[in-house]
Amino acid sequence: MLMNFRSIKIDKLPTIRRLPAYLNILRDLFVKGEQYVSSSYLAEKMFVEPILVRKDLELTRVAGTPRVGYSIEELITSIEEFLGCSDNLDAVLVGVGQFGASLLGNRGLRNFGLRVLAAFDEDSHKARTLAHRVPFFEIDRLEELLQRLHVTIAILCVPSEDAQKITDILVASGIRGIWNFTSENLAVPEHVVTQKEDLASGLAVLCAKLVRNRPTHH
Amino acid sequence: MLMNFRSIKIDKLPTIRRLPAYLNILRDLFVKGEQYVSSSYLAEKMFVEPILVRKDLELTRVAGTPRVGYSIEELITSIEEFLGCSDNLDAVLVGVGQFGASLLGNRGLRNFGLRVLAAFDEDSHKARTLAHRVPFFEIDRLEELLQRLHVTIAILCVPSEDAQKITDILVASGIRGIWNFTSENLAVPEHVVTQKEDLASGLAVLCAKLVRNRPTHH
DNA sequence: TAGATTGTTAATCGATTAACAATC
DNA sequence: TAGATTGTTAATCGATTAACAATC
Repeated sequence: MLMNFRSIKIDKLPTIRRLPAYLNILRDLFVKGEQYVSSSYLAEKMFVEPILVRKDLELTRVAGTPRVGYSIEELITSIEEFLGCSDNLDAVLVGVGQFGASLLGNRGLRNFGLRVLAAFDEDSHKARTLAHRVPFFEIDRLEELLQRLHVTIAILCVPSEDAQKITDILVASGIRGIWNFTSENLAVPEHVVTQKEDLASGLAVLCAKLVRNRPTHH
Repeated sequence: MLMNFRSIKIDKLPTIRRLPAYLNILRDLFVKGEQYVSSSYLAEKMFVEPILVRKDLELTRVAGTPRVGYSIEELITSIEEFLGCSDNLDAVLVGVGQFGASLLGNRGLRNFGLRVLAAFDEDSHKARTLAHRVPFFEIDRLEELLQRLHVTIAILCVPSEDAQKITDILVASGIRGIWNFTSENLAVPEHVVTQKEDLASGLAVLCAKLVRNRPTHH
């Protein structure tokens, strides 16, 4: 029943990936009482070129003022809106292993507006959600409770073997987006999107940088 | 003393990011006793086009055979070698919060060859490393022990406020690569590389896909 | 006014995709 | 031989960078 579709193409993906980092910096400045920021300041913080910052900020449609910079408040609002921070970031967590549980306490994600309304796993992992005050349920009740919760996003942190089985349940229960921390490539119908995170790919990049940065290497 | 440098440019970064996923698939096939694999098979598993797979595999320098495909064993060996899986993946973990601790049990990373030789934090977090049998030390001893361990990689999972301070210690102790899970952009000298992971950027991409995949949206 | 910073337009660079010849 | 699959070469696409005019 479920088919594989090529994942949808997103325009300006690299820019979108950088937006949360801009948001962090901008919020810091806002808290400090700053009103305007230049592309060169943001560039220095982000370790990129100012022109790239200006191109990125184009996406927010906020117009800067020559000699002054960009309004920090406008940028924050616009980025938050663009990313949908405030709305639609209600999620459930499926799979409360040590990794899954750690997401519940992640400051970066909370700052971004992610709210985990419920966590599901076998009962033995219940304790892990207590500290974060997230309601815990047996995984058997996933389908039943999803019907009631009106949640769009599921964070998938189950063992890889169970990933597709749980995905099928999530899809059947009306989930629209799956944030996939398993090492499986999930098959989902067209109206559902997935985003796979792969820690090993980051490690691969680190290794590549290490090799290419060795003093003996050129 | 420490300066900011533009992060070094890595050739074929997207390909390098995909290599760990290829490796997973190839190892599965190897365990099943398969000997050859076609680009179209890998493409289907990876949700990409076969031509992209062939281009990616060019990097391994493994030659395929028309009508037959690529030798699975050769590909595995070559990718492992390319990524430096077997060697140089000894690391220390600094910051044993729930997230940091969860990395100790991550199967994907262990499959990739990452070995955490020691973990550092305040004593209250000692318990978290026990289950994973990783030696735990007070963070005061970081500098002293790094001199002895001959480790190239540090995994940084401390609170963002402490990130730069700990980084300076790591750099002074001879660390060559820092895998940065904090939300700080670290300043390091030229002979040290960093790789920053940002969970929020993955969530931003998921949100973008959700918005662009809404039935009402076009 | 002079000078700093934005924003536009064009150039470059690199990744992906396409077409098809080579090969087993 | 016929046909499937690799590998090469070229085309396309998109992201980054550069140059500089516009603007406050």
